[in-house]
Parts: sequence; C-alpha cells; structure tokens
Amino acid sequence: MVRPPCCDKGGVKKGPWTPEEDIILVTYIQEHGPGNWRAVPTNTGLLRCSKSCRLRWTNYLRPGIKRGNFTEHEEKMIVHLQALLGNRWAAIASYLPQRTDNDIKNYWNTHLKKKLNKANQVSHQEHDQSRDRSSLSSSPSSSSANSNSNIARGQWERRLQTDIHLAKKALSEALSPAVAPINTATTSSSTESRRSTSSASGFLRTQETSTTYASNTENIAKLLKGWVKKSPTQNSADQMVSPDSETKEVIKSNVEKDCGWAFQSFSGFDHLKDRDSAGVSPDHETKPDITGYSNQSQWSLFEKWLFEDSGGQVGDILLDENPNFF
DNA sequence: AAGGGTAACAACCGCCAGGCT
DNA sequence: GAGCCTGGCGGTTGTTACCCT
Repeated sequence: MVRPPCCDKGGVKKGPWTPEEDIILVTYIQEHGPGNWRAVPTNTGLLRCSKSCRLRWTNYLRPGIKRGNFTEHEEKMIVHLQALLGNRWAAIASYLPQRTDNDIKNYWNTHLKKKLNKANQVSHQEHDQSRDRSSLSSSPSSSSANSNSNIARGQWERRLQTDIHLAKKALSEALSPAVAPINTATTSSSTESRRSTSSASGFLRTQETSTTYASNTENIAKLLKGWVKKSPTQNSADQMVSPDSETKEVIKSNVEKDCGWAFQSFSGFDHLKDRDSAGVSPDHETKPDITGYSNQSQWSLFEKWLFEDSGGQVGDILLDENPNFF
C-alpha cells in the first residue's frame, strides 16, 4: 500500500519560515495549544504541511529553547551522551532541555564530529610516536603487538564495565522516586523523552545569533508584545497540574534564573512565565514535564552522576581515547 | 571586488510506533 | 486484529553566510 503524503503536496509552501508565518503559528498554538497538527494549516491558513508546522514549533518557536553557542559544558554532555546512547538525539536532547534534538544533531555533525576526529588523529599520532619510542627502547620480551592488544582489550573491558555500571545506575535511579523526573527520560521511550523538552518560557531565538531572522524575531516579539496578555483565560491545561505555591515559586525562580535572557528578550510572555514555570506550558497539555529541568537540584544530581559518580570512568574513557578533545 | 569553496544551520523526507476506530 | 491517523525520530538535503584565493 502506498503511504499517503502527510499533506497535499500541491500548494504547500516550502523553505524558510517568514516572521509572519511564525506569528500566525505561535498565535494559533497560544490559543489552541500544541497538538492536532493536521488542523493547524487549515485553521491558520498557513500554506504549510502539518509536519512542517510541528517541526517549526518544536525546534524554534516553542518557549524555553536556547539557541546558539554551545558551552563547553554542553559539548561535554553531548559527547558523553553520544558515546553512551549513540545517535539518539532525542534522548540526548532530553538531558539538555533547552536544546532541541535537531540543534544537537546539527552541532554534532558540524562541530563535534570533526573535533572528535581531529582529536582522534592527534592522539593516534601521539600514540604511534610513543609506540615507536617504546619499541626502540623496550626489551624484546615485551611484544608491542601483544601489549597493544592488551591495552585495547583493557579499554574495551573497561568501557563495557562502564556501560553496565551506567546502565544499572540509570535504571536504579529511574526507578527511584527521589530522582525520577530527570531519569524518567533515560528509560522512557523516545517519544517520552521528546515530550520532555519543554518547560521554561520565553521566546526562543537567541540574541547571540545575529542572523537576518534574529532581527525579524525581534519584530515578532514586538508584534507579540501583549499578545498573550489579551488571552489570559485558563485552558484545560491549567487544571491539570497544580503544584503547591512553594514548589511553584522555587521552580519559577529557577526557570527565571536560567532563562532570564529569554524573558528579557520577550517581555510579553509574563503570564506564560507563571504558567510554564509551574509546569503548565501549553505543551504540558499533552506533554508532562518529565525532565526535571525546572528542578535544578535533580539536574545537578544527574550531572554529578554523569561526570563524577561514574568514578570519572566515562570521562576517563573519552579522554583516554581523545586526550586532545577538550 | 569577484568567484569558488566550505561551514553552519534550517528544513524536509521517509520510516516507525502508538493510539484510535 | 486490521487499518488508518498522527506525531516523533534520525538521516539527509538545500540554502545562506562566511572565508580564502
């Protein structure tokens, strides 16, 4: 059976989104919430495929997305997670809640892969040099081939042990209610992890990116200023989650602290701040926050686990293999 | 200054899984 | 249980900006 296209190909616009289209989409989602993407093009009049609308929202328009410059810390996270999870970008993105899988994927393909290859080359060269030196000075009884295979096997066993250790740890932590939010993503399906990436509010275009579109986004922000204020009516999502006020305040302050740039750049989202920081972003209508992003302490716990609690093994392995990476 | 090459990023495509009827 | 619909994921491509000659 031939799969029908996600939308009629005829009359569907392709290519870069214009600010006007973004406004239409954002406005619609603000009113109706994300979901039912099939209906979005017809209801908004956008000449876009439903999939394109969803992608645009997920990757660029959704509140709480950080764009541009990856920090060294984020780089390390990505490299470590990629080593552990492979090219499961959605899963990796669930550990970097401000980043989208697409962004991470692009960054990996354009920056980190090259960086890693380069580092590998350098380390191999250094390894070859040191091997040459040692083969010249070592006694004949110690076969270099033998020692190399031992080293390789040692590394392999070490990596396997690390994987097992991390898998066990992830599983136990996922099953532990104390740290459930962040690790739920570890064990949940990719769909769930995908759903987890939204919580903080604000507009997503970073100020750092000085593209043509960035300035356009400022225009959108201007246009949209107050746009959310005119519709403060509670939707069904508001009734779904009702954390106590103390929790709400803690979360709110964390989100504001971490996404201050976003709030500054888009002050019209005030009421969303309240909604979202309480875990009630429009996304949450269908996307419960399981990342624990808003819970900094749990996030730190994970980072600690990733970088320290593993006994430094993950980092050691990566540094063993790529001493020049960072 | 112009042209070619490359890097970076946005967007698309095809496949797949889960939910619903 | 089968078929359809919708949404998610990962790979790939297209476009644009930047750099070098």
